Amino acid sequence: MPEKDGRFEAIIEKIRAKNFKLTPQRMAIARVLSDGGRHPTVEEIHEELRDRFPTMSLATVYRNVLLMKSLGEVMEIGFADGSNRYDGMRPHPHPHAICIACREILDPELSGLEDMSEEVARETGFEIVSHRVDFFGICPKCRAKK
Amino acid sequence: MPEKDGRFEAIIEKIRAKNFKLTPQRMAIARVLSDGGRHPTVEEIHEELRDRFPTMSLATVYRNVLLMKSLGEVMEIGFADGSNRYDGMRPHPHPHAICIACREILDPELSGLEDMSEEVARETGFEIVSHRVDFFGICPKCRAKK
DNA sequence: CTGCTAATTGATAATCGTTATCAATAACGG
DNA sequence: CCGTTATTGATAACGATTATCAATTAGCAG
Repeated sequence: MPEKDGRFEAIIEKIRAKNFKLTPQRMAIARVLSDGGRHPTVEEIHEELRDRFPTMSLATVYRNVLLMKSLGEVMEIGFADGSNRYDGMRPHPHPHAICIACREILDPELSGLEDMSEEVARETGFEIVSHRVDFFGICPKCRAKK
Repeated sequence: MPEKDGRFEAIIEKIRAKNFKLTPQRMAIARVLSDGGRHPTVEEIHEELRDRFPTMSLATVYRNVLLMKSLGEVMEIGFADGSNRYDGMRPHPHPHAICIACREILDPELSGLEDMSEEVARETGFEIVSHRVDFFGICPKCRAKK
């Protein structure tokens, strides 16, 4: 169960601090979400936990993802086609590289986003509070398949 | 009816070139979408044309937006909450500044996106084909209201 | 201008992801 | 161990979008 840094512990601690209860389902969902590098859908989380929680409802996954999102411990990566994905490893906005073939999502380290944000603020007069930066393309694996 | 450059004409020409028929509804939708600076929803387009086409179905708006999107003449700006918006003025990816209070969308001119795209390609090995860059914040008007 | 044919329209049902509802269950403090 | 209250599971409701289908109409040939 490879969670990096203490993301799982951080999520659990936040839940405890806000006096929400620690159910086995909730903890299992937190563990999947804190599992590094993944960006699972709600369906995938549900599927992944089916073995251990055969009766767990899809609604429970939705509810807990929403809870952790509202606690600021999970970030939603929403798409217009409804294929929303979730990230409990890095709950703050960061750029993505998304393969349009296999839907894999990487988190590249990118410089210059701060500058760009300031440039937008200067030009528009907006007070920027967040951003969403996605680059779409073909990953090396899918390019090899062509 | 302030359409800039020849966006309306370009959309109509593309439709004609692909042997789709030019119905009054289709042309009216193209005109709204080519109206500069706006980023209307399907509902807003439907509402806006209610006076001139009282019987026009919402399905017709959806169908024609989809058609123009597939012809590459209209760009979709999709959000996870389902509030999708459309832009017939600039059918190619470009950054947005989005007010989280009034939902206004501006199109700032931004430098450095090319470089950033190359940086992603270098770091991930992806072949980047498109992007989506949104900055969320509070516009000057809404900040004044606080 | 007239009539033909296939695309388009309008009305509405179906779909899909997500949220709400509610009775049954379980966490947690006493 | 008990009681209170949040949480769960099952399912209905919801909203945006898409599919369906009969009626209409654009575009074209004569």
